[in-house]
Amino acid sequence: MSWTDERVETLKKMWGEGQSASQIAKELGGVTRNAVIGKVHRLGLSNRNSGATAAAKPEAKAKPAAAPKPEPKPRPMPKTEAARPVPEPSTEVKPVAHVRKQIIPAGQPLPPQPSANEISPEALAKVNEVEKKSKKISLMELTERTCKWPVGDPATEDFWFCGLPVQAGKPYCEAHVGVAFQPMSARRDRRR
DNA sequence: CCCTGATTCGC
DNA sequence: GCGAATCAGG
Repeated sequence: MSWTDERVETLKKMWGEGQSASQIAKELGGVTRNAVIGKVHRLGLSNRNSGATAAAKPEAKAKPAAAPKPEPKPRPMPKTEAARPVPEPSTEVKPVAHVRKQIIPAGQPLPPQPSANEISPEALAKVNEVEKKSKKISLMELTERTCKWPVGDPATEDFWFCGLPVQAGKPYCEAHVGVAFQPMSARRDRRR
């Protein structure tokens, strides 16, 4: 498969929507997420925002080209044909001032309103569901990547751990994380 | 282990 | 230009 116009457009679109590289790759087909990421970079639309986790750590190895300059930041010049004295209006992109741009794809109706936050009914409902399909694992079966959310009464046979796969570093699965970490406003006025 | 994106480098 | 391999992180 090659990067046809259409495919590139799909890529741009999806990437712009915040889709992950793997999702895009799956959608396109015939390419891996690596290919997608590579293409994204070559297209120059890598950073979606400022909050990228890892975006700059050029050293540590495999790059002996240690420039004494702390800031080798060659901004891509818009190739102007002639030396036309056309002043660029405001193409300056200062590394400062970064307003968070919240992209809300049309298909995602979830505005997280952190107002009077109770535990969202959503989350609770989700937990209910999850408990249905939980793996019901025992204590000994708990691993680093199994949800450690206890279900039932420990004093009875009716007790197990969720056991669903956790996402990242968290002790619980996605659903249980939702209720495990209470907004703290909810538990606040729950005093006795 | 699952996932994410970033980077490198042979092709 | 491409993308697998690798790296770095959650």
